[in-house]
Amino acid sequence: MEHKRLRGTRDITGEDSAAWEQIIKSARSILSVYGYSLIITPVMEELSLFCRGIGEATDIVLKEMYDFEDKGGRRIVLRPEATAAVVRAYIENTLPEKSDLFYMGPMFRYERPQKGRYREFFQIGAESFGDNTPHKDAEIIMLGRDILKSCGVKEFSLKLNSLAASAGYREKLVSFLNSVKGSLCESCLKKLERAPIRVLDCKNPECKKAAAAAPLITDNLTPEGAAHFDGVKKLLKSASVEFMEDPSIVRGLDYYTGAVFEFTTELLGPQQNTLLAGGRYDSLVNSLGGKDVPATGFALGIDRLAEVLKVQGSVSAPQKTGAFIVYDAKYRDRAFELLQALRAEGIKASASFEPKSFKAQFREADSGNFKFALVLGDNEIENNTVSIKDMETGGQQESPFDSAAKKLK
RNA sequence: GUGGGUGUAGCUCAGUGGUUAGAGCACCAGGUUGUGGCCCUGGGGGCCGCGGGUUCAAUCCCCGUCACUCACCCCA
Repeated sequence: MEHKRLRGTRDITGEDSAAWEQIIKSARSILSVYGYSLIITPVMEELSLFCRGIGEATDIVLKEMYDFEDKGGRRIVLRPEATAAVVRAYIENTLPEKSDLFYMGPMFRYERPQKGRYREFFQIGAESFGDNTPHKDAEIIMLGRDILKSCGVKEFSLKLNSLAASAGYREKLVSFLNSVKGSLCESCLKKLERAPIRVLDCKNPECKKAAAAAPLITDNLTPEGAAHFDGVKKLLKSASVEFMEDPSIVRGLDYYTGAVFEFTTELLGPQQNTLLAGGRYDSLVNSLGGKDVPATGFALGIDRLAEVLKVQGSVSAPQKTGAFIVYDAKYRDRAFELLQALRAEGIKASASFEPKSFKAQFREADSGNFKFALVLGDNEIENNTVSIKDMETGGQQESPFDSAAKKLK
């Protein structure tokens, strides 16, 4: 094969594209019910936006960026996530301080691809600016839950944590981790230097054991952070949203400052199980040069969600709709005319222009999921009619040519 | 970036150091001179991933490379 798709990218076809359509359609409808409006930002941004936005010490910035220099010598990056970009757009366009936005589109991370993880992957996300009440956090979480539900995900759970650590927490944690240094894995020792909190979500059993007695961030929240977190939990409880507190939810990006959450599923195996995740980031707008505006949001991975729907077998089968015209080759122009009449009525209609046997044309009508086959042969032309065959029941009746399109409407 | 597995038809996969490399599904045609799905018959399709080596002879053995895949790391 002469040309192949790039590593870690995919072509979405067939059953996949059906799942995607289902997801995008459901998500948009829920987002609109919640009053969020679409924002589209460029796929490319300045490299420095993400270095500052996501955090210099994160893996994304350290080793996963798709960056390059353009012909003008600018340092460019294909966005690895959208939050920093949406914040940039929010500032640059001086959007209303209170803005509820959503986006969808491709993100890029230079990683080794594996199940449920790609170099180009698609996210749908929501970001809410200018509201620091626990109600907004609860809303964002419920929005995420409703999207997963309406897409048809049957089993998922919600994990919650807060990263509103008080001033002394980092030192406290570091000194504890130093005391158990001997039983930490190599990568945790590195994390100890640059992002000690991420030691808490290491999956290595030894590290887990060692970190089990670590001071919990939820015991060391700022007073405001603790009150806010309690508020979120209360709201979720009274809305009957089930969740589990999980102190190991620390997120891979540095900008989170408050309640964080992950919706996970077991359906894709123990890895790559996060479907939708996000949290509060109250200082990002300011640190990217905007006003001191609080914000919270989430992103969901369409690729993974589509995979879940396929595993569950809940990708709905294509519905039979529209009409396929089956005709004797002599009457191709007449068939062409009929096509236009159908389309003018808004009816999905198609035909094969290459001369083919009736049998082959009917097969095409069948595999193309058309509800009706409209037959134009000698008899119909002689009587100025068209035969309408219902492809599901097999029943067939004749109708005057001119009113056929209206009849199917 | 590290480690394992796999590369044969559009897809899923058999197979053998030695003639024209197979199956199922899909596709196309015929069985039905104007009717799909089921059935029957036939047909088209393959640099056996790429490069090198061993050999009289390699799809098969060896080395390299690329790709896919699974896992680690990390994440959606």
